[in-house]
Amino acid sequence: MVTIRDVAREAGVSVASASRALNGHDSVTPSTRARIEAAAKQLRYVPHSGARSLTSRRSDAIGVVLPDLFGEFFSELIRGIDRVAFDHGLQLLLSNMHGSPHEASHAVRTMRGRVDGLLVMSPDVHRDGLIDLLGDDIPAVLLNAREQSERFGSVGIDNAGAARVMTEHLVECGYRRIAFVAGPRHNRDSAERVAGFRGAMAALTGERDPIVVPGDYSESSGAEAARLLIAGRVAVDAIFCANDMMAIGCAGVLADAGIAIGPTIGVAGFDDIPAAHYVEPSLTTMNSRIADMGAAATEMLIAMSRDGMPAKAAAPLVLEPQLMRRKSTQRVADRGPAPISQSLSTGSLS
Amino acid sequence: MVTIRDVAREAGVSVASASRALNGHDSVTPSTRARIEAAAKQLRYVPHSGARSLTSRRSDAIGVVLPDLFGEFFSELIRGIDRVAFDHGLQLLLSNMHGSPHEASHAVRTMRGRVDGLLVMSPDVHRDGLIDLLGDDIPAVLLNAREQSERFGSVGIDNAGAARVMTEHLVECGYRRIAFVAGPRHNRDSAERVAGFRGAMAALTGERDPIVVPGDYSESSGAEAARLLIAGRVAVDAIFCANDMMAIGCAGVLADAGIAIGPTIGVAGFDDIPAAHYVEPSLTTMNSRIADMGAAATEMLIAMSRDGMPAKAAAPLVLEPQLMRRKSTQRVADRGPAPISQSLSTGSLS
DNA sequence: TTTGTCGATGTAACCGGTTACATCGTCCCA
DNA sequence: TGGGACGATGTAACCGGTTACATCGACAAA
Repeated sequence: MVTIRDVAREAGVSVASASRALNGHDSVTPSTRARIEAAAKQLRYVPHSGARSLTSRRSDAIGVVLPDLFGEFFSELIRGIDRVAFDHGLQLLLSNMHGSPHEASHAVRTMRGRVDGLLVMSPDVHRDGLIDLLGDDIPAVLLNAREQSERFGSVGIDNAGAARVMTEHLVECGYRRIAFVAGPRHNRDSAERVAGFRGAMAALTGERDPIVVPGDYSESSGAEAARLLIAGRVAVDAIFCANDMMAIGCAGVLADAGIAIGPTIGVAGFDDIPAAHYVEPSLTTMNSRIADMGAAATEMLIAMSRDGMPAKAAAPLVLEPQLMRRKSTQRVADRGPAPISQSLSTGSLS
Repeated sequence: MVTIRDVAREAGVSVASASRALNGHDSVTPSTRARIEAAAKQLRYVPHSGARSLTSRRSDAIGVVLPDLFGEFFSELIRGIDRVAFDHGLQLLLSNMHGSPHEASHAVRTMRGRVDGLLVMSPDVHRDGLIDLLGDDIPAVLLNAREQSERFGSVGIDNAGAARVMTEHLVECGYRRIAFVAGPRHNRDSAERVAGFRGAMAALTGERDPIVVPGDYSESSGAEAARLLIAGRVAVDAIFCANDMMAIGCAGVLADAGIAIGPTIGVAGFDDIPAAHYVEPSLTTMNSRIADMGAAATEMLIAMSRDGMPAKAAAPLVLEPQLMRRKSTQRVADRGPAPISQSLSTGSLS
């Protein structure tokens, strides 16, 4: 392994000069700089970032701690984080806490000294004991955690507001008897969505106690909810699910039962995962702007560490999801795009 | 920032003893060990991993360099990598080279000293100049790159074999005039899939020059290919696309044209992205076992670094994708699952 | 009692960088 | 011509750990 001392020896200078030249300081003669750079290139010198971060107090990396790596949500989030981090020349150190508080604390511990800041998404920072672990010496931004601390930044989405928007949309479409399929019992996102739904129903239809069916965010629990409603002969004309996967499961069961999705029963989801586009009929849902959330959180983290320590958190940021109107809440079926060309039904194919 | 010296002072011992106690060495009296651990806990000591890696020559992290962070493929790959890395207590340092050789080399450089090994997925290691950058001092495994070097490990999937399997499936289903929609021109995966398809067609149907339509892996290019075939009144009874997104675009256009997918024209994809499940009709495709690939590559990397340096690469590993039979290649339409219960069509809903 | 052994603990060098401070040479001005 | 200023370069301390080696004390054997 070639070190900066090797480079200095090769170039016939001291390590200090080598360091200065390689870091672009200006108090180096052009000629010695050239000699040093030539030596570095010839020896294929690459600085050891661990050693560098020891003195410079910076690692140019940020840590990302996630509860799990569930597919599309995860990749969208990372995409947003990467967009900003990349622009600032930051590396991403990823950690999956697998939903376990113990793993979470392990993850945070092992990140000390290798990251300049932390992006943490934890279902429950308090319960997980993370709040103590995240010392004052490193800035942190919490994702999707309603947390009122000045020690941390916080970025989340307005679940209640978004649920209200969707409920308004359903009512506007003419649906009145709307049921909600909730997520896991202790999930805060789900609870907020339920609350937003309830509030909007009371305000818009006067219904103070709308039907709320339990679920767990899985496709099968959405299907189960639909079966439950069907078997119970519950009078509903729309089903609003706390996430898209449940909506897809729900719609599948309804379709199998011969119920027209849209005209007879409206179905809505939440998150706007890619599959929402592709199901038939396409699913009306709220776009959670996951990538934007990741990007905004990263911006906030960078701003915090720039302001010096102890970092003072910026005001919590709350993003508003966007309504994506699609076919699953269209009362009048439209026939989709007109045939592309006259040659379509010529039968020349096959 | 509390260091091990603070802990040592607090416990009234030397730094050496503190280090030994905290690392579980056995030459420490139970009582002093207890004192040290108490002091560490009280001071909330967390070791500085950068400093540690400087002497111990290990960072307990692996670097992952990807050409891009495209949605589902990416998250599947990471999931597989994480599974194995987590079991071995390794962190993941992620880098997106955004398809640029310059970024790629930057990524590899900044990873030196912070990772024990590298997982690199690069469209073309040679063109990108990565081959020189990946020194002998750090083990590396290349993903999906046909590379015959003993310096690196390599894990990929058998594109040609998988295309052959799919072609056989189509022929078995009774399709004869099969067209292929290719991926980007210089994409090796796509080229291998085309080759596998051609070989199988020659062997199974005697067709030496089957139709191959150009595409670029995007949904719209799949749609374009379908329009081309329709407009040209080309006689085909099945379309095999080099990836799922194109197959979905393709199927969309066919469906809009009133063509029954499955009975009239079979459609097949490649990759088995989640959406392949959800489109209607569901898409027959090859499951690329992306997560398995990530896991296998990580296993290989760990094995390489355990064997000591200079690492000798294990034999290249080639995974066989699996055929996923779904409705888009079913000649006889089946009606899906029977209605769930008798209450389905009672009309009590809505 | 002396000596040797062994286990617990301490001292200090080292990992590979960065940087405060010292040093040296040059040039300018009195 | 001498002294001060300044710019280029070198020396060495330091960042926070780990660990080889030294030291120390207790205990057993001679």
